[in-house]
This record gives sequence, structure tokens and C-alpha cells, in this order.
Amino acid sequence: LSGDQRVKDETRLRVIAAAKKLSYTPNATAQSLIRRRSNIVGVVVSDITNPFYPVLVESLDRMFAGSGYRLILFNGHGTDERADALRHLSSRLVDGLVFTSALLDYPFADELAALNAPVVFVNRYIDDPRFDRVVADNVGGGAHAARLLVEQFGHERIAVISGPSTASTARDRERGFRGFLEEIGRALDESLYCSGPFTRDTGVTCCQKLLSREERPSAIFCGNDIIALGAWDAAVSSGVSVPGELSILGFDDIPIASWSAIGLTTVRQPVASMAQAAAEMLIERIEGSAASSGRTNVFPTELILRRTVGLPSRLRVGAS
Amino acid sequence: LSGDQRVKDETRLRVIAAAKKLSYTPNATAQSLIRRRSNIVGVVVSDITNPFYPVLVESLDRMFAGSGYRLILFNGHGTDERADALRHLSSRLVDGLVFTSALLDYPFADELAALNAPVVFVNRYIDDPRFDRVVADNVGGGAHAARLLVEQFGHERIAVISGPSTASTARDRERGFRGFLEEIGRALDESLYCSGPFTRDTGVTCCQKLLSREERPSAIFCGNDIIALGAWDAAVSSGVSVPGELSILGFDDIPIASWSAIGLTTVRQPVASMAQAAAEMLIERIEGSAASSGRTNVFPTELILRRTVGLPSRLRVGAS
DNA sequence: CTGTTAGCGCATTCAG
DNA sequence: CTGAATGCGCTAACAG
Repeated sequence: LSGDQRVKDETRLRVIAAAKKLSYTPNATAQSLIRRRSNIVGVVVSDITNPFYPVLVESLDRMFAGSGYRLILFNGHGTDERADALRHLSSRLVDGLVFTSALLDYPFADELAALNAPVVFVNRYIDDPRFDRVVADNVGGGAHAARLLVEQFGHERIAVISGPSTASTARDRERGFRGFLEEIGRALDESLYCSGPFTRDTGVTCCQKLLSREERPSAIFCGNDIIALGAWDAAVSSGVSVPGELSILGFDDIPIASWSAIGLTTVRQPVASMAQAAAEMLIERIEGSAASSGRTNVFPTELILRRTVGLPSRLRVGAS
Repeated sequence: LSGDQRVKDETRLRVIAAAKKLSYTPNATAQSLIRRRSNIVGVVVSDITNPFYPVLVESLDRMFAGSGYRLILFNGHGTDERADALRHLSSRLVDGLVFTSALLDYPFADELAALNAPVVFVNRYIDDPRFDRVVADNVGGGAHAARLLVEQFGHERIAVISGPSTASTARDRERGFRGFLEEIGRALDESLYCSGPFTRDTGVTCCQKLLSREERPSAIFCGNDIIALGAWDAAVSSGVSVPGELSILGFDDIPIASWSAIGLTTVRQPVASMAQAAAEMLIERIEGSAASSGRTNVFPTELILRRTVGLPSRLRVGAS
């Protein structure tokens, strides 16, 4: 038997020895069936290939592993990863789900809520009070970004390359950015606004478009780092110096951002802490000590000054 | 009932309707128990944060998803991810395992073989005929690399920054590289040899060390792209121009390598094809139509010429 | 302190 | 053609 106080030590040892000799291993499936818990949680990620996610997934994995849970990956490629994850939740293959890249979309939220199962949103969320979520202060981060560009460096022609409007992250960062501008009585020049999915390609494409304008922007605020790196790439490879002629500001602080040959100035999300909080919330829900409903956990963001943001040429010594 | 030919259509429809009304979902755990198959496979990855792995995992996920399997992630962090994976294999939580980052180490191989369970090695392998494996032609790739540097560009002082000697990839690439040099009657200058784990940091550190030498190398062959990018980073940020003063050659062709501001010259592994082959082999083994034992599937590598390899200064116009 | 039994939710028998 | 019974491998709640 296993771990029962009532049994003689001698017997226990005999049994353990026998088990080892036969290399007996309890069948996890049968255990799951009877315990009504698989100790597996699903993480749904839209694209693990986006460098933001590996570090998030790694943190989540570490946290969950520490509490005896394993991670199943629901990665988006063509197929609807959310529907898939949902199916596996209702079939009880997974004990809970952590969504890392939710889109704002309602029929889905209702389906999910109907299951009444353990679920948590990290990073992105859907604006529904029924669910737990842990996010960074994206609005605040956007405002920091605007303040940096405007007050500290004196940029005037500022462009933004935003993420998809269906992503809460994109929306909130943009809101914070625009909010700050309005607060000081300025507004974003809509002709310098561009958006697209959170990919390097939208950074490249939008930046090229912006650089081909008659009057170029002197700074670009990007919806996330991968867009920013795309923009940086487009700028550098078309010969415009960063930050000499163009400042670039990202969001997330993915590992590549800190490479010294790149040095992307960006707004950091505390990914590890967020992952930890998310794991704790989800495990609470799974193990029943769950609070009521819809807790929100917001983490502060932090401006990371590196080298891709500088003075606009107008303010530099020796500029015309 | 579900999918039985013997039942009247009318009855079937009634049942289906009822099931939908009650939103009945079969319990996956119970199904697994009775079918003796969970339709989950584990992938063990040493570090998902290394940009090579997300694309491999993504490909694997796509392939396995297409055959109805889900992926559980065994990522290495501190804990021994292999032992963990092995436990879950013997407890039948997963139907099989794909190892993407095996180290050459034998007690482990025997344990694994003793289970006699479906297992495949991709990318790296342990040299044991009992297991299936799918790998790139790393020896050939190493030789290509050497030929490029020596014959096509005329480099003479060539350094190598290799990966850990316990990784088959590092060992094979290095073997191919050295082999080519010997074939043409040259040898690697051992004072220009450096190695470490497959991380950006070893690239940075080793490159700094190499650049601080009195006589610098004119080219570096790196064990993989992330090392190469570390080396590139170290070079650029300490003011040595690439490829002007130093050529850098990587291995893998990870996505970042092709960013136009970087343009890393490298040896490509056909990751998607390899993932596909691995998934097919593993599924065959799981579903019983398994061949005898120990198949090996080798994929050719391809030299990708970009911008980090050039002529050594000695051979350039205008050089002293 | 032990050995026995029931049943987790299904699929696959086997009788009806 | 269909309902009822058996057991997958385990744990928990029983009697012995």
C-alpha cells in the first residue's frame, strides 16, 4: 500500500521492495479517473513562435510543475486553438485553462462561462467580470511611453504601430498613449497611425510605409517588441539610423530587446510575477479554495531605457 | 450511441439531439483508461526559451494535432525534465515521448529502453540502436561550413565556438568541420577553439575572448545560431565590423537569423520536415504498426548565404 | 491492523 | 437490432 499510517513498517517495506522489483508504476489515467483530477492544465497560446510566449510559457511551466501540474499546449495554427482547449476542458482532460492570448469576442466567453470551470487570463483578457485575470498595467505603460517620447526627448512627429484592435493589450497600450497626449493638449496624428497583427511583419510593413511619407515621424511607439524589432529592422536596412533619425519604442521587454547590438528601449511587463500569480489563481480555483469570482490582478510596468530612443534631429547639436 | 452502423438513423438522431441538449461530453479520462491510450505525447525540451525550440515545437504540435494527439511539455529548468517525462511515460499519462534535446548519457538510455515504450529522438540523439531518431546531416553541414569559409572565402585563421560535447549536434557539426579541414591537409588551431552550452552567453563570452587575442581570427564557425548571434552581438558592440573584420557562421537558421538587419549566414536544418518525420515515426510506434527497431532518418542541410560571412581583410580590395 | 468490495465513466462484450 | 453486464486500474470505504 502507499503512505498509510496504519500499516506495519515491516509490511510497508516488503511491499515497497516488491513494487520496485516489478517496477510497478501506478497508472496515471486510472488515478485521474477516480480523483476526478488529471493534474494537467492547458495553456492556450496564439503563436508560440512569437518570442514573447516562450518566456511566459516557461514561467508558467515552472510554477505549475512546482505544484504537481503538467502543461498541455494549445497553440494556434489555422485551427481554432480556443475551441480545442475548451473541448478538452469539458471532457475533463485538463483541470483548467490559462489563456495567454485571448481576443475580445463574446459568444466564446459565454460558452466558457457556461462550463463554470477553472480558467484564468494572463497578459490579454476578455472584459468579462466572470473570469480571473492577471495583466500588466498596459494603460499606464502606454502613458509612460508617451511621456518619455514627448517630455523627456521632445518628439513631436510621433507615429504608432499598434497591435490588433481585438487584443486587450494593444487596445490598452494605445489608450494609455493617446490618453497622455490628450492630457497635455496634444493629439495623435492619425496619418501616422498604423496597426496589424502582433508580428514582425507588421512592424516592417508599417515602418516602411511611415518612412516613405514626405514628412517622416521622428519616433514610433510600437504595440509590442516584435513589432518594434520589425520596425527597427526596416529602418536599419533602409539606411535610416536609429535613434539618430528615428526613435523606436517597444513593449514587453522580450529577451532579444536587451541584446547589446540591438538595445531596444521598451516597457517591461513583469512576466515571471504575472505567471506566478496566474498559476496561483488557477490552482486555487482547481483545488476548490477558490474565491468568489472575477478577480483582477494588475502588475506595474517599467520603462527600460536602452538605445533606440534618442533626441529628434531638430534638438541635436549640429543638426540644421 | 456513437457511430455504430447497426442503429436506426432515427434513434441516432434522437440520441444526438438529447446529448446536445444536455451538452454531454464524453469523459476523456475514462476513455483513455479503457482504450489504453491517452492521445497525449510528451515533448521534452531542454529550454523552450532558446529560439530554436519554439519552431520545432510548433511543427510537432501541428503534426500531432493533425493525428489527434496533444502535446505535453517537459521543459528543463533545474529539475530533470527527462526523468519527469520518463515517469509520465511509465505511468501511461503519455502514449509516447519525443526528445528534442537528448544528451549522450547511458544509464538513462537503459531505463528508457527497459520501458520498451514509443520514443523518438529529433534533432539530438543518443547513439543507441534501440531508438528511432530523425536528425539533420550535422556532419555534412559542418563540412559545408568549413568549405565555405576556406574555399569560397579564403579564411585562414578560423575559430570555432562549439556547443556542449554531450550534445550529438555539437559533436557532429564539429566533427564535420574538422574533418573537412583535415581532408585538405589543414587542422583547426586549438587555441582558437572554445565551447560551452548552447546559449547566447557562450557566444558572447567566447567571442570576447577570441577578440582579445593578439592575432584575431578572421572567421568563427558557431555550434548553433544562438551562439552565433551572441558572437555577432559581442563583435558589433565592441566595434569590430561583421563581416568586414570578422565573419560569423551559424547553424540551424532560426527565424531571427533572417532578419534583414542581422542577416546571419548559417546552415539550415529542415525543421518542419524533421518534425513531420518524427511525428510519423512516433505515431506508428504508438499505433502498433511499428517497424522493428532503431530506424534512423537523416535530412540534408543547406547552406544559407546571407551577410555575416565575407572575405578576410587580407583578400579585400584596399586592404593593406 | 488488514483483506475485500464497490465504483470512477466509459466501451465492448454478451444475451435478449 | 438493442439493453444489460463486465472490466479498464485504481482508491476509498468497508467489514473481518
